This record gives sequence, C-alpha cells and structure tokens, in this order.
Amino acid sequence: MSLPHPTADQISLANVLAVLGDQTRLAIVGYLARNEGVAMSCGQFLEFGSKTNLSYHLAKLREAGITSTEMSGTSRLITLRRSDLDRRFPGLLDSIVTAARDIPQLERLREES
Amino acid sequence: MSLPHPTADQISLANVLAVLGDQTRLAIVGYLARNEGVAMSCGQFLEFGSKTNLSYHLAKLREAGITSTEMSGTSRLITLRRSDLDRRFPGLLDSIVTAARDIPQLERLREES
DNA sequence: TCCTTTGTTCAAAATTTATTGAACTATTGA
DNA sequence: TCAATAGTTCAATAAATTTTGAACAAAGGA
Repeated sequence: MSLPHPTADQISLANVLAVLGDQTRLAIVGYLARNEGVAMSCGQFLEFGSKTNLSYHLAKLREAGITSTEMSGTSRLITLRRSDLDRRFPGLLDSIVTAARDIPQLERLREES
Repeated sequence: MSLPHPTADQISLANVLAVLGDQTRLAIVGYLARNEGVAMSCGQFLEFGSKTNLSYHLAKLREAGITSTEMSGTSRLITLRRSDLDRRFPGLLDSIVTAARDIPQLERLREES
C-alpha cells in the first residue's frame, strides 16, 4: 500500500455516508461487494464514467476508508475494506449493499457480468 | 400530514445516505432515535444551528423520507419514519444510529438532555 | 385584538462537489 | 528502446449544497 489510506479509527461515519450518497460510488461499492475477494482494477468501472471522473470517485472511496487500493504494476487493485468497516460500523455495509441490490443501475450491471 | 412526504417506495437509498452524510442531520437523527416515540419540535434542535438553517436541514430529512413532520398548532412534530425505513432498507437505520452514538457531537447532546 | 411563539420562504453569498480535457507518470511488453 | 496500457494530476468550469438575514405567515394566549 503506497497510497494514503485512513486507519480504521479515522473512518468517519458521516463521511462514509456522504461518500456513498452518490449513485456512481454506490454502484462501484455494490459491484465490489458482489465480487468480494476478487480485486478489481479501475478500468472495470469505466461504464460508470470517464477515466478521469472515475479516478476522482475512486479516490473519494479510498480517502473515506471504504476501499483499499494497492498498486500492482501498471494497474491498481481495489477491494472493499470489509473488516474495517464491519468492526467500525457493524451491519452498515451489509444493509447498504443489500438495499443497493434493488437499484436499477446495479441490476443492469449484474446482468452484464 | 399537510406537508409533502415521499411514499415509502419513493425513498431512495442514495438520497438517504447523502442526506445523512452531514453532521448536523446525523446529529438530529441520532437525537430522534434516542427519543423515539417522543415527537420533537424544530426548536429542540436549535443548538445545532440557526432557526433558518434548521428549517433547511429538517426539510431535507423530510423530503428524503427519513422523518415525518406533522403540524400541531404553531409547532411541528417530527418523528423518524422508522417502520418505512426498516421495511425499505432493513438494518440500515439501526446500524447508523448505533454507530452515531460514538460521535463526539452526540455525546455532548446526550449529557445535556 | 395584539403580541408572542414557532417556523417558513426568499434571494444572495459562500462553500463544496462533480465533470471535463489536456498533459503527464509509471510499468509492461515487443 | 519504443509504444501501449493504466491511471493520475491540474486547472477550469459547471452545478449543487449550505448558510445567512430579512421579511413573512399562522396559531395561541393575554
């Protein structure tokens, strides 16, 4: 991990909610949750926006402590910080991901994968 | 209920998260949750901001479907839409309210009540 | 009726967020 | 080494959100 990540106790609830209160980022997190264990690269999310815009949203997710981003050669591997989030805010991620499953935009994504 | 409220299925997850991703509104919801069953008036929240500003934040909460506001004489009674939220997003409100209990700003509020 | 209480609406200003394109860095493979 | 790949940074713009004060409205009590 060479990129700046907040430590588990630096993760703020209000910030996590604010960052997830955006369709694009919510869709990204839903996708990560449905593919947990599999590290995703930024390119996986190109259907959600331009490369530049994704860079912005993915940085927001990382800075909020929601995702972890590790460099791997020329790409970056993104994973959900599941255990940190669960320890810090029990039940929150699960309830969000479950509820996000019903969002149209995510339905579409699931069919394609 | 003479004020406009969204119906249960008009409540959007992203919007709920966005609206709760704000310290002031999160504090208000934490307060409502700790006093569930007791309807609160807008004035109860004056320590969180100016009257005008609270009017804005409380409208946001109502429009997002998080609270219900009923007119009662010269004041308004505000309650959490607990059952609608629980049905729509199981576990979400509880996990948020539980996590919000550890937020400093809310600690202060609890002592004063 | 008049005053007080409770809270709103409006418009302006301040602040924050999101989106874009151009230029750039770093790594990998040929 | 050279070109392609993956993604970033920067500056500018666009858009949405917050905050404020002044003026307003409606109900209740003296």
